Amino acid sequence: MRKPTGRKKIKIEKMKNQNNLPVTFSKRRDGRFKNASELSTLCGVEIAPVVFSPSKTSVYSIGHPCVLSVVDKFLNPPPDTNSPQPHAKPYQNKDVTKMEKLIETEEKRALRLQSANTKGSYEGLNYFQLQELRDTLEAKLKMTERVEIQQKESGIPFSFKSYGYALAPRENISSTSDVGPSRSS
Amino acid sequence: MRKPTGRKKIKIEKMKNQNNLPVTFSKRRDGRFKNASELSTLCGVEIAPVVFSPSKTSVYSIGHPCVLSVVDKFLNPPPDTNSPQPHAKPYQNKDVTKMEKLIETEEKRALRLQSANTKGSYEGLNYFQLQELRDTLEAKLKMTERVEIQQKESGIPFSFKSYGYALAPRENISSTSDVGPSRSS
DNA sequence: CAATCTATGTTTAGTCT
DNA sequence: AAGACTAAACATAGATT
Repeated sequence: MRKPTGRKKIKIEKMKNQNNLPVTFSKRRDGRFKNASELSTLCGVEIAPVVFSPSKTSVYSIGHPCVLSVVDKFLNPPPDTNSPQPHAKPYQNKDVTKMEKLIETEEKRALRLQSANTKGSYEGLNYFQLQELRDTLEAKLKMTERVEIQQKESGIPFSFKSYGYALAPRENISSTSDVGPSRSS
Repeated sequence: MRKPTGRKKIKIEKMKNQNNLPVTFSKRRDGRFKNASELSTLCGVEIAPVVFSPSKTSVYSIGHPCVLSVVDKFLNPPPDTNSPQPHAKPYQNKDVTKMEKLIETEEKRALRLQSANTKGSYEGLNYFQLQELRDTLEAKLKMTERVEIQQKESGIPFSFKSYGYALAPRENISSTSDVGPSRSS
């Protein structure tokens, strides 16, 4: 004996019924994520919905191609981007600026050193690329160190500029850590 | 004389019709934003959908209470936040700090080396030293190349994997970069 | 192009398992 | 508490203005 009332109209306002809230949240959240995926697929767009749970103890998110890359681009839009709401600024920091300068210097150096082969456009690197490059930097540092020691030992001065200096990335770093019940695809 | 066919069923896949695409994008995007607002109001949750335009020249977003605060919390969750999916702990400050230190170290080294010798030449280096340096240079070039390719193709390098959720079938999306028409509330 | 109009596909509130 | 179910509410594809 059901009582199939069907979908009821509700007022869009903070739910009174705390019992239903989790259910409603879950249903609508899933619906939204599904819809987001569809939009992404249909129109071939990047998308990243992020939503906190009612208790705020967890975060749900999906992202196409992945939340962080979208967020990253959102926070660090390329210069030619249409950006009504200037929001990138708050997420810039001097550290980045400093690094950028260093990299720029290094780039020039590299160009000078290696004729034309390397065209370093490190702009637009996202966090992961940064991470990757940092690893490279570390490796390179070790290498340079080794060379330096070698030279010291053999009494031969290092005669070229630090190309061993690694190609440092530039990037949008801004925050600190990360979160939860995320999904992605 | 209309021909009111009503809503048609469509396949969730990249739209063929490039003429309708902008319209579909717009309609669905609006629908999603509205729905996001409802979810936020009904359940009293923080939410922030972010979506790039098909042309990737702009970004649309809304946020309750505002995009940046949500994104910020997403990137910097309080310690007690539930985090089922290890999401690759990105955006850690220590990364930046580490990076800075590396660069600083390298900077000093560069200065030291530079002042240590005035003329730049490989003369004086022995065979092994030359070989090592050449390897370093090659590695650097390869790295640079890799980064460039990555950026061109997708902008997402990632050695980390995305955890799937499988709400809907997903297809590939090429990305580049972007930003734009944001809203908020 | 953006707004409007159907008619129908899709979501979901409330209920029951 | 997580799923199934029903039918009304809601979203929206395609046509038209």
